[in-house]
Amino acid sequence: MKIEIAPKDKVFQTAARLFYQHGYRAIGVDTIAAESGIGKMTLYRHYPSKDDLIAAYLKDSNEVFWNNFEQITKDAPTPREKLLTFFQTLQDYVKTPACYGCPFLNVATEYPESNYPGHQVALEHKQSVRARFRQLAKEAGATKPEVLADQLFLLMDGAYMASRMFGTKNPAAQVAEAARVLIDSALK
Amino acid sequence: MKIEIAPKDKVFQTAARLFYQHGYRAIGVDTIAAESGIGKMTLYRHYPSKDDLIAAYLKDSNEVFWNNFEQITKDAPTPREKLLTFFQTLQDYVKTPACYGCPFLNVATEYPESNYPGHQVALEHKQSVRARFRQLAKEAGATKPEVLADQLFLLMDGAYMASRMFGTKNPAAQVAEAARVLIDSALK
DNA sequence: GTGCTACGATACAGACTTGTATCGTCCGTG
DNA sequence: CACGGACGATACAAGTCTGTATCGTAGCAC
Repeated sequence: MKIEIAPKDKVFQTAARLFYQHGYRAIGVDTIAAESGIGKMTLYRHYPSKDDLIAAYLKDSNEVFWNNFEQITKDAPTPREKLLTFFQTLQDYVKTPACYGCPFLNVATEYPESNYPGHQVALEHKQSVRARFRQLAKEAGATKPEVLADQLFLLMDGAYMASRMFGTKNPAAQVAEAARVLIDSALK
Repeated sequence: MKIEIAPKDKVFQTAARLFYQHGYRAIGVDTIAAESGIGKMTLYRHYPSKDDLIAAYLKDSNEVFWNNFEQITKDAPTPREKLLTFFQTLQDYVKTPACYGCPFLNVATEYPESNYPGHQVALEHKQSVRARFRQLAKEAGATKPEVLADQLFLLMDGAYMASRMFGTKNPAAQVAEAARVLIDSALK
């Protein structure tokens, strides 16, 4: 009883992997179709255009991010520890060979025009993260929650980019400790 | 007595502006030639390929970065203040509409293959910055200079990416203060 | 003047891109 | 069995990409 993967899902998974690893512009629909073993017409039947496929990948990445976020932080007793746990998990992830940076930063770099649909999805995602950081910073009792939140936000994206640029041996090994210093400085 | 700009320089300046603003893959040589008002053959006479032009832009960006770095930090009396001054200047810059992120992070995102020539130039640049941060952190008396250096490094790249993603109103307005907190925490 | 070189303009080759059109096939449902 | 929809394979259209080839010209050295 083997598990059948629907063609639409095969296309999606292959596209996700290739987009994330090699970039959006570097990967063409022919490559996605060939690599996934799915006909090109089947791809276009499920995703009317390449941009739709990119947008679908970004929306899925957004959901995955938040599922992980809530999963990871749900056992932390305090807002401060929720933040610390997130950054420790981030640090572990960016040292992994499976990490190729951040899908949203990548799309913003490759499609910098703010009217590009993917850029909009990325922007909304990042604003949500920023808002969540602000909320946790406020709950933790930071004197200036928005300041702490943005400081942590910079650290997070710096860690993602360090992974994309350097690979597994990158400066992001210090991101958790840096986050702790900034948090404790803002709470004291 | 008007100043004549050599065709090679015209091509370079136009390419630099377009690459930085719109991305390397998004801009073609035809666009560069047309926008600079220079013939396509003249472009190829000075730069044998588009990749050579990209590499030339990155090497120039590296020189510009270090010229600015030394210029900015030369009047700061202590290593600590050199770092603080750099991050204050960075913060001012990323709030400017002339900022479209970091040319080196951008090229690493668009050409993630480590054997791509431009990626190598970018990597060497970032390693140099990392080393300079380490040197200054050591001179400043940090207990773990490499840790502080990498923390600051993440902040810097986070600020660049914030600018590319959000435009002028971005979270990088907190980068100087975050750097100060990390520095003072590492020195005390 | 006489070349020589750099330049601009344009056409072109070949590869690659997104998206469409067509055909045969397989598989589940009635 | 018959039919209908999803699928794979392939060819194709139209545009774009990098890089080359060609031609005419303008300026400069000798």
